[in-house]
Amino acid sequence: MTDNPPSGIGRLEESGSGQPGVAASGRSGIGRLMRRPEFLAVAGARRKWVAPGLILQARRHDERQHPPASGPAVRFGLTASKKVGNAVARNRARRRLRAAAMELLAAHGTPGYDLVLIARSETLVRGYAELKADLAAGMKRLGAWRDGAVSS
RNA sequence: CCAGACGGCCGGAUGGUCGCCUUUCGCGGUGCGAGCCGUGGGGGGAGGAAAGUCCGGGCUCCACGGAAACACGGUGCCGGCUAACGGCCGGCGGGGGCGACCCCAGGGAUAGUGCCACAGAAAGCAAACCGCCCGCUGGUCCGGCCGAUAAAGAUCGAUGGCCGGCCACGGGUAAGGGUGAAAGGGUGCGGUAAGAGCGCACCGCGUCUCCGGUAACGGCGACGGCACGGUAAACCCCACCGGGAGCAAGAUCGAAUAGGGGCGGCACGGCUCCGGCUUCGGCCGGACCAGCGGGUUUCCGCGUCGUCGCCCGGGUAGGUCGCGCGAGGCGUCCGGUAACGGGCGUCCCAGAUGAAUGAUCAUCCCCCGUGACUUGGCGGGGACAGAACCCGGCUUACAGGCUGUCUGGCACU
Repeated sequence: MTDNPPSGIGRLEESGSGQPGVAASGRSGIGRLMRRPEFLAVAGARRKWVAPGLILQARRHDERQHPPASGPAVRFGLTASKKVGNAVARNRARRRLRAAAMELLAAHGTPGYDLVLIARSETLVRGYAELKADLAAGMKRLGAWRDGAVSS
């Protein structure tokens, strides 16, 4: 649909270099991972952080994984398996993780990363502040943390 | 007031901050345009079970001559309601409860076949283990009495008679005992050798007439005389219902890549020969020579691949539709005991797809604990559970609460 002749396929080597390009790209939105291959790609990166409230997986964009050039800079996905509980419990865990992720990624998300948040049974009862702290620690550990909270 | 029976309803509330899905209306930018991007406002956004996926439908595709039949599956008192149902309502029959009320897989056992364990004499066609009764039957048996053989007494033995017992045999009986879930009706009186529907009364059962009821069924009466045991949730018979699969149904658009077909351009040797077709322009197939590539000659391969552009068709990822105006909600009136039906008014009210409907904070409400001792404080908790095409039911789960009708008690007037 959007593939116009001009840009065509010249594409995206640029994103490899990254950081300065962020401002250049102009798009700093937060996107969601929707498809199974995207989740598998993040899991395949083998960069994982386990916290009481959640498990965090991260993956940098690179040449082979080609997010749409015009797409959001940071993307995340949510997973809650049956170990968490019944459907009500899974939904609640997902929603809490999503709320925390939206809050932190807007301020501290490093462009060029895909993150996957996996719910645990502890996700349901952990305090919200602690949950955010778990996520922040994981992001720092995996290098997806950005300090200056200057979003446009 | 206490205890209980049956229904109906709710299923945390309010407010900040930050967000999501959908719909609609503006503004700005961009584009020829459909639209896209940004931004702002309004509307809507999980359940009574959304669950289990157990029935019944709508809808879609497949199959099929309308259909019928067999097999298989389901349902099963009667009447009504409903689009339909295994659902609901109202009755009937049976069982339970002082009662309100509750429970019931409730067609057919003279259509047929099978089965009835253990126990017991015997389990379906009648029979008889113990017992009771009768006997012009029998006994080397026991007791009593009489009389004789030998005159009296005693004892023993033989023989005969009478009575009784016991045993056997023959017959009568099914009252009683005993076994069992069930034993050929039950209770009472009469009757009898003992007994027995043998006779009688009542109950039960069966048949018939009449009456009430749409019907299931109920009632009165007469007759029969025990003949028809139970099990159909064993097969079976009868009546009725059912074509199959399911929104991952189905429809539609369709990228990249690979591949198929067609047209055109570029490129592309022959006054040669043979065969076929011809609209006589040529076209197709083959041979030969020339050519190109490899290679030292012989020789081998190519001889049209290619390339560019456009079009057609299949199909994958993916997108869109299906998809919410409906057996719809609410209110009211009318008919009906009710389920339900009808009229009028009014409303538009979730549509996600790694899946929106939320996160967080505060206050209040309700429980529990604690220290306190009657404001308040501190800590913890608030069920079952998340739409996935839709609708009608059933079943199962559920903290707490509100409310109506009725029943049985107690107290008071």
